[in-house]
Amino acid sequence: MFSQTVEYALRAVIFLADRAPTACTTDQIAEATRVPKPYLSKVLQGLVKSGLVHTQRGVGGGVTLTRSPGELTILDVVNAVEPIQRIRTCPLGIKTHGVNLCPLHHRMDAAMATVEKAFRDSTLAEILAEPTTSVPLCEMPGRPPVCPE
Amino acid sequence: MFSQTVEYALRAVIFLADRAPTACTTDQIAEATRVPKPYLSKVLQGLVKSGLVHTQRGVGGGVTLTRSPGELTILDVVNAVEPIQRIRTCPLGIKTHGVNLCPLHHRMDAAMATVEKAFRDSTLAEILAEPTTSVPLCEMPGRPPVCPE
DNA sequence: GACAAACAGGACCACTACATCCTGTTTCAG
DNA sequence: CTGAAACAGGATGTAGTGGTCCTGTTTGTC
Repeated sequence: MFSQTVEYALRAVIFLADRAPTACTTDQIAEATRVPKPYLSKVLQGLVKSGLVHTQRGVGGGVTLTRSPGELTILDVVNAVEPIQRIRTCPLGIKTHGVNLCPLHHRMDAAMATVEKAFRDSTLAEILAEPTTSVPLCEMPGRPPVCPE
Repeated sequence: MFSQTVEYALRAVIFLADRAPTACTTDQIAEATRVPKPYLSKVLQGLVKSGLVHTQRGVGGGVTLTRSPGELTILDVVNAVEPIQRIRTCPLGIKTHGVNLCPLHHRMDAAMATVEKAFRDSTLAEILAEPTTSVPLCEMPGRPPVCPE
């Protein structure tokens, strides 16, 4: 339901949030998040264009968030990469007067609305702060290399 | 967030539910739902393989639902075409012991779970029966040709 | 200034989604 | 049996996504 690119972008941003405000290189992010380096580079370029991250070339450079993890939500990231498409007019192309969708599309849009809301209510800071239940979580960095295999 | 094919399948199935138990030809469905005929044909073939609809060749043939509209949910249709992918193991490929996802993926999966639930709770019959608020709804057939333009 | 670190960006490739077209095959009516 | 109605299925085309590679360009250090 979400594209691979969205998944990659989220991993990268979470990693950056954990390291913030230290800059990280693409190589570091790629290794930690297990995203293919060359493609991650493209994804990050997209995030730069969207203004979510800032990059600095040259020795000692790297990628940093432009906002604090507490001010960045999952939705911000998702929308930067592949905006959640709400259904605002009838997809059949019929003149639905205004916002009135048929019951089918109304339900579909409602579903997307709940996703949108859930994502808007999750900041990166919250995700990192979550009392990570039991098991070692997904190689969330910060805690030194967990989960060898 | 949902593919075009899912959208097409839903339109077709809603149309069939409205006409049930009468068989409809691909041409009829295509015209009413505004889906390109040749592609709709492929989509319907998929629904046949999934067992959601039945087709009959020859004069007087066409497409019919295999279950009653009250026993068919949006989720059935979506899953037949492009199954909702729940996140069951860590996408990073790390050995997450059992079902324990990191906070990020837990949230993403929760979002998909709400969509899944919303879709499972909507039968085609409910959609057709909905007291269609105000404006003429999206060319929902049954009521003769609405929405000229 | 030279060099290495690091991102930028274009070219390219494989695969899938969406879409069309054409040729079967089944089935009913006359 | 003939013919038209209707679905089945393969071949093909196009665009977008995921992914790689190579060549810049920027920048800090010595």
